[in-house]
Amino acid sequence: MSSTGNASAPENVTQELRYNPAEIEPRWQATWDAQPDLYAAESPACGKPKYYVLEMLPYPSGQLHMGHVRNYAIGDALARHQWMRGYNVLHPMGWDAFGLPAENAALKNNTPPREWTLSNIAAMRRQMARLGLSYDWQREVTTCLPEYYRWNQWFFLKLYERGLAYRKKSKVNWCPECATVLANEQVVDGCCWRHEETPVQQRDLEQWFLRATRYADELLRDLDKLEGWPEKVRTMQRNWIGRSEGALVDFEVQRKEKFSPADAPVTLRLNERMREEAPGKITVFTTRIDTIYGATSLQLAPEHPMVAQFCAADSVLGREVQVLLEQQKSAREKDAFGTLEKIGIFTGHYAKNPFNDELLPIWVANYVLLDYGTGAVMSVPAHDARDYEFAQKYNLEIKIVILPRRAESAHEGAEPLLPYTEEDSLLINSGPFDAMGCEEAQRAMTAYAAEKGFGKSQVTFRLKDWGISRQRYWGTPIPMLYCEKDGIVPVPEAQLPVLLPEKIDITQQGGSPLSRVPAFVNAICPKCGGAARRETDTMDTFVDSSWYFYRYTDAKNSSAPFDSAAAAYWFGEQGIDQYIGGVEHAILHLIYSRFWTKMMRDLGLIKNDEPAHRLFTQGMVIKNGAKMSKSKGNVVSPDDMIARYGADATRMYALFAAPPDRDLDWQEDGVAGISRFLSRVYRYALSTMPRAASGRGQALPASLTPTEQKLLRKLHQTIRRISNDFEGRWHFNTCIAAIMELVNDLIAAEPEITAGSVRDSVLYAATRNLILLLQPFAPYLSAELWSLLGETTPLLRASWPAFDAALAAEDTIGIPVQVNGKLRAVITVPIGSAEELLRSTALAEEKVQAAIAGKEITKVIVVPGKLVNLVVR
RNA sequence: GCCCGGAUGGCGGAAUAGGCAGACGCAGCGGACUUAAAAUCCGCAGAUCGCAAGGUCGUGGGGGUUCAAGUCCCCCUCCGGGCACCA
Repeated sequence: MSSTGNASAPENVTQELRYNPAEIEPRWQATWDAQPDLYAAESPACGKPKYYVLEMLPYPSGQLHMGHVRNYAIGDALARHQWMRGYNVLHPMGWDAFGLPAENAALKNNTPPREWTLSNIAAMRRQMARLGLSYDWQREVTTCLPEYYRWNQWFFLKLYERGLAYRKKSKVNWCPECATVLANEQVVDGCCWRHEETPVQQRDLEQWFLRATRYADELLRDLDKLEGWPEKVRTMQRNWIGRSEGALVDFEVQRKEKFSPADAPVTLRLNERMREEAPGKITVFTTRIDTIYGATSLQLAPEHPMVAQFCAADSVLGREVQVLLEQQKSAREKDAFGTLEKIGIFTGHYAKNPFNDELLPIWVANYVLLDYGTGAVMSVPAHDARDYEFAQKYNLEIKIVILPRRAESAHEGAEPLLPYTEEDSLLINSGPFDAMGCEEAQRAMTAYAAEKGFGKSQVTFRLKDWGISRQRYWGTPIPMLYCEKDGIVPVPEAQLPVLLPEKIDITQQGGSPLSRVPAFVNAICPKCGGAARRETDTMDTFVDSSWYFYRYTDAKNSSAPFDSAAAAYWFGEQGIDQYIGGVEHAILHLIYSRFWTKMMRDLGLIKNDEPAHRLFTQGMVIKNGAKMSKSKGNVVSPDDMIARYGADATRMYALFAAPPDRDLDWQEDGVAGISRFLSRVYRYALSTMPRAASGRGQALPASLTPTEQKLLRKLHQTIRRISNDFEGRWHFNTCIAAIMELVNDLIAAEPEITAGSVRDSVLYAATRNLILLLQPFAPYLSAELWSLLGETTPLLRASWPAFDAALAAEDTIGIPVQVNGKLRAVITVPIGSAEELLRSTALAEEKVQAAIAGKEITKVIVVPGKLVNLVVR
């Protein structure tokens, strides 16, 4: 120490010796914030292969939660890795900024929705920056701004032109809490998806629909192409689309006087007037036309038009049907529809089975759905579980028309246990179709029906058209006008956007808030120049999120939603390279996005058939075994974690605590553990830094000391593990564990390093590669160490470490030796030892000898490189 | 009811192609440093019997295949999720 007292301190005395993320992280964040191009995607001309990694855009609630942190930590690790692998990476972020919470906040705090939303966005953008996420903010998309939502309107006009958007009155799901309509997809267990306690009501309203069913077949078929999607999501979508092949068959309704009342199982109530009319026909949809000879009644949905016709002439029936409808309605609202007891009412009418001219009683049944198939079914009690239950209750005839194939039937010729529904069966009692197999009969009977003109084959879907009208303020105005003279008139493209008025009172309840803004409602008809009324409903916010990821490719375009060439570059043939988000969007967002992509392809905007080639659904973040929620009081705030442990430790823990596809239990002690690990890295790196830095530019020694060899071997084994995981299964938890092992080995070797048995060039290789491996998971600490190492290349542009198989190779291996399958010894042999050497070494082992003493060796299994097992008796 | 997941130490989890179960971390215990504590470092750590050497048992339960099973096959239990009268 200098005796002069005021001599200058050594250069690095201000260098903190303790890992202090609270100092390191904000310093680097400031550096990064000052470089707007840092994470910018390059132009297609850069010549690098492209990689589009996308995380689902959040709703700007104002607060990131741990689920977001996990989602973005996964995406960020991937993006950083791909950058280092030499890809031109597109990694954007945006805001799903329309929606009800902004309106509720406006009511509560008297803040305009736009202001509230934009300030939330600013807050969340700050949180994301603090986490060190590598987003290209120049491409930010905010869906509530006219620059974005005008293109929703533009798409709507294109859809309308093509007949893909239409208006109809329909029974809709109404959430009294939201005071708006919900799509089928937004009804969960009979309740609103946002208000899990609020039962959805049924209302009749005029609504705008998008013809998603036009793409039903393709949406289903292309699921097979999505091999990079979780099978679970594909299955959920398949079920949701619900394609089934079957046939339509017409049954003629007969005049009542053809039968004597005595034939009818229930008292006929038909009045005289009905006798004069020819009531027409009822078309049923069935997937089991092969069982049609077993039909013993027809069942109609209570809302079926024919039922109304019957009721018009029969007030008793009318009242009974009304009761049925009421029951159904209340059951549906309580989500008890599926468990409702089957109730039927005989209408007094009959219909003729066109295959055998049998007369079947027509019933109204509460288990028949109007909006699936034709709203009418033929009832085959013997071969359908529901029909069987119904027939038992009402004592209807049960006719068996299929039997198990003899060869496979345990009870030959015996009657099958009813209801018997197996398709691998043979027909009986079915006229000319007897002895056919079910599938053969289905083909033959459908062909016969078509030939005779009373039926045809038919494919039916469960998927419905997408109702997008919402009676809310904070959404995209639907660009339509209603004119007394010209009816429904689209807003001309040149007049877009239809701007959402800014100053509006949304405190009143009921109806669309926009309908109370005269300046908005009153418009001029573009056709006749007369007065017109504007549509006051806004679009479902799922419209916004159906195509936002295309906007990222050309986010500032003011003359089109995006440039086709830009989209073609980033989407390529197969779409987004990796999409990451929560499984809760498996149906809603992901099916709408697929529909929108196909629609845009048909508009000629894009070439790809699917939005995303690979999809990853991360697990939930839970705490104490339950999903984090305010009501449970188990919410962990990312801000708190960052304040206490830093962003690196917080994100790294989110990746370490569980494989990313599984649920993750948040334990704060675990974050502390990660923080301790980062401290160890920091301390190790600092203590060896001067020597590591001086090793730059030196070739590795031609011959390595044992310690050097050991360290380089571990290093390259780690590189291999982590590289493989990024390519494959994304088990970042084991990647991080591997880095911990490497660091443990490096620290354990410190005495030897200090003693000089590790040369600077080797230290340099170890430190440099350690930083590179750490970078996707802990960008702040990596940046700090990278700069301390004296590197000048931006870390993100440095190459991912190259794996060297020769350095990673072990020269000896421990081989377990078992006796009768039980481990008795582990022998150390040169790698690649032949079978004979393994056998003799194993037998020579003392412990093995003891275990086999006095016994006869009956078999010796030697698996080179794996184990030796001696079977003794 | 149907369709997917899942079940491994006190806890989170590892074991990628049937071959040493419990990597890595958390919590715990013992020790070092300290006047003391925190921090840090070193060590122990599935259960059980044993002073020890060592033995026995052990991946939700039961059966099976195999020299060898957390891993494959059959049956069952429990937990989570999705769908649910879709004709």
